[in-house]
Amino acid sequence: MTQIALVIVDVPTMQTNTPYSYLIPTTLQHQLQPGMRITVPFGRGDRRVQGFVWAIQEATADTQLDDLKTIDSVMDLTPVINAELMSLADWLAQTTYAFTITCLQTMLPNVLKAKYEKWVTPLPTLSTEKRQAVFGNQTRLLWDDHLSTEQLHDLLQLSRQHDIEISYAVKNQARVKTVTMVQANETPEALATAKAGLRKTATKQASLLDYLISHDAPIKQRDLEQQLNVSASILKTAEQNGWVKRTAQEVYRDPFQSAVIKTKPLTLNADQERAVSAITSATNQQDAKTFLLEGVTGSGKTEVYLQAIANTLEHGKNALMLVPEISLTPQIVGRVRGRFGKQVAVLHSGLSVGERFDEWRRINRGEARVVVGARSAVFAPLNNLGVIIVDEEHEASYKQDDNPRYHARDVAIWRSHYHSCPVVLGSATPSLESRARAQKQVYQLLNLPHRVNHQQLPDVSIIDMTEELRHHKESNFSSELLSAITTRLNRGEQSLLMLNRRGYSSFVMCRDCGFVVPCPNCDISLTLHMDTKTMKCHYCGHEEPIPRVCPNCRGHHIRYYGTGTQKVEAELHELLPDARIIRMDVDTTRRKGAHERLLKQFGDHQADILLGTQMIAKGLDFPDVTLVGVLNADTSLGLPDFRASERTFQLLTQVSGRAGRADKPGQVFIQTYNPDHYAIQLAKRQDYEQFFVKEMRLRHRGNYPPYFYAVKLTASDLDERKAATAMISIVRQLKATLSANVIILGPTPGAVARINNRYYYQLVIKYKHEPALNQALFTILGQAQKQSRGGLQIAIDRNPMSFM
DNA sequence: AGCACGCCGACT
DNA sequence: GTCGGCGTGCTC
Repeated sequence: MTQIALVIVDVPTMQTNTPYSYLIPTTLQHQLQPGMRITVPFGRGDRRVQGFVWAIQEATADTQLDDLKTIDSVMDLTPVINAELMSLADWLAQTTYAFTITCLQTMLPNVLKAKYEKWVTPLPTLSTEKRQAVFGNQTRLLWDDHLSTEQLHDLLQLSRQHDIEISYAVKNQARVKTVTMVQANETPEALATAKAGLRKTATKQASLLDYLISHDAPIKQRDLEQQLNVSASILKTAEQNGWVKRTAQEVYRDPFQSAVIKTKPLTLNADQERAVSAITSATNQQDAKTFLLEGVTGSGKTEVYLQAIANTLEHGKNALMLVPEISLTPQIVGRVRGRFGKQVAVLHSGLSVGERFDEWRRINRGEARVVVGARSAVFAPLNNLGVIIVDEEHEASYKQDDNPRYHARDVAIWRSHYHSCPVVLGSATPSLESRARAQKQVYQLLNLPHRVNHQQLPDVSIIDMTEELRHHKESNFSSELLSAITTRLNRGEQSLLMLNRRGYSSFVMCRDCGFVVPCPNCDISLTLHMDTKTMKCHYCGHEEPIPRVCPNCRGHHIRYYGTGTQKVEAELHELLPDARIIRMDVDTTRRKGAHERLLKQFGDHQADILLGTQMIAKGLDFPDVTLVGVLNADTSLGLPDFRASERTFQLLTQVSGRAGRADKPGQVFIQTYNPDHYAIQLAKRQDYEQFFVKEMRLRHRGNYPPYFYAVKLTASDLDERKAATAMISIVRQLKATLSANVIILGPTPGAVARINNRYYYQLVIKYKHEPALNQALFTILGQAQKQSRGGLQIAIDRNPMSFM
């Protein structure tokens, strides 16, 4: 019986987005399983590419065996993709218009993605002189970017003359960390004899032999060296003498720096009780229900999650908990680990690639039963799931913004159906989509309307900055907010100040002619960075010095505009010289662990004020924070996007919840130029339900989600006309295929029309029911593939987070 | 993506 | 007459 493997190859194109058949060599007959990574020869040159075994079949009578190539090698001892993830990859590819191989790669830790190396080897026909010139004394040459144009030219010529061979190698990047273990390799008697034969001065060897005679269990070489105060060379000699055996033992890299304190379940209030029992009964009845847990800030959602997870574990099942990247603070992870200890694995971007790989392997081997992680953790290879939790389900970061453009919430729901287990979507301010589904009974709504311990909601005041501007000079701080901060300083309490930077940045403008320094590669102005004293582009990373003289009119009146955290910090220093301030933004948190360190400093009262961007709004819990100030509530309101109000409401509600969580009452000040806007007024009252009603009415009127579905198409090209014409012809094509009920917005130039010298055009398709759309989009993708030689790229984003 | 094939212009 | 440009089709 000849076996055939169906293989998904690592060639991300439309035409190769299908399994290829390969013969399985006899040496691999009993070893190969679906889900393993392999290398296969592919294409005319038989270059080696990585592939995933998709299925193994018996050859049938009409299989053209002669046309098949043979698998080259296996890269894994056990499958890295199980049956569930395979069908999930299929579904993802279908719903996000991505290639199956791209989906597989996003589901796995990065180290499992192949790296390719191109090697040049001489063939016998190559003359000795040329061989010396090209290779020197090397037997082969690595083909990389370091080759000069002349070398490249020579190599291509030699290749054409068949004097050299160019081959590809797949490099497995996955490295398992090991420690060296040492163990006695002979009987105590034999070792005693060896000891007797030593010279009198060989004290180190004698002490080693003494140890070996009395201990036969393996010990870490490092520990043994320390314990006996011997060097590695002594052990090496001992190994050569046959006294000891050294073996490499696999270990996990431990991403947890600190030990945790074991915690006990808290007593639930009636609302929490109801929520927990609804979830646990779904788990126990294997009901793939979606719950929407709507609870005001401080209502104890996390405790509900933890007890739902505890129930799952008691029933022998496993649990997955998703948290937005930004709130994956030690606080949250600590709470989960505090309850479930070593069974918890964590997956987030703060881990090194090695740590991430090891956490993933612990999960894949069934050694971790609870996974806490950010977006991509939704693919954690947990078996037998009993509950899936998506905390802060409204967070935009759950949507990936490159291929595959999936939403972790959708994947979580898919997996819940696969495992017949419930999903809990939790939020104080649910997305309109989810809340609307709860309204239609698609999801079951669970409400936590009360804060635990009967804490009051903070007292929120709205400060009209237009008024403020009339009376005072231009400042980021109203007199009310400033005096409130001063009061906290005097009382030894802490303040949280948030600068809403969405859609906002500081720039440099010439006062004489209005010139703003643009990025040479993108159609956007450069952002000022005072820490490096440079101008940077947020899109392509271009960096240049701050001009002294206006490049346009040679004038000297260059001024800074806009508000950045650095500028606010400087102003705050001036107004309150004694206040100790910690600034948290992308610049101060870029380095690994910086985020945690700053939060810890603030928690330890090393500062009075935490000043930051959105990242301070989520999931922080500092008992001595009694004041929250939002410096500019409107910047996110002004964005030309249908979700602008929703985002603003969510952000304000969330940040307000940070005030006064313990026994001390909290106060919140929201500075705005739109004091009457409903998003701001309702955030003041923390009235989500009213906001939902109001916003739904507006969405209905504007034919926006959740009343309509949306797909966003983006075309980009180095040539602006090509991007535009491609879009125009796509619109024509869509109008011809789709029903008259669809609404097509655009094409319009992208919000930033040019990024990295590529021009962007986009269009949004809004529809309610459009059976022909899916096929039409795949057709468009197929056509785009043909044009991609010219540099045209088409991106399809289903259910986009924004229309911008 | 990468490679071969094939059809056109500019060189020894 | 050939070398080499890149447009096109195909990869088990």
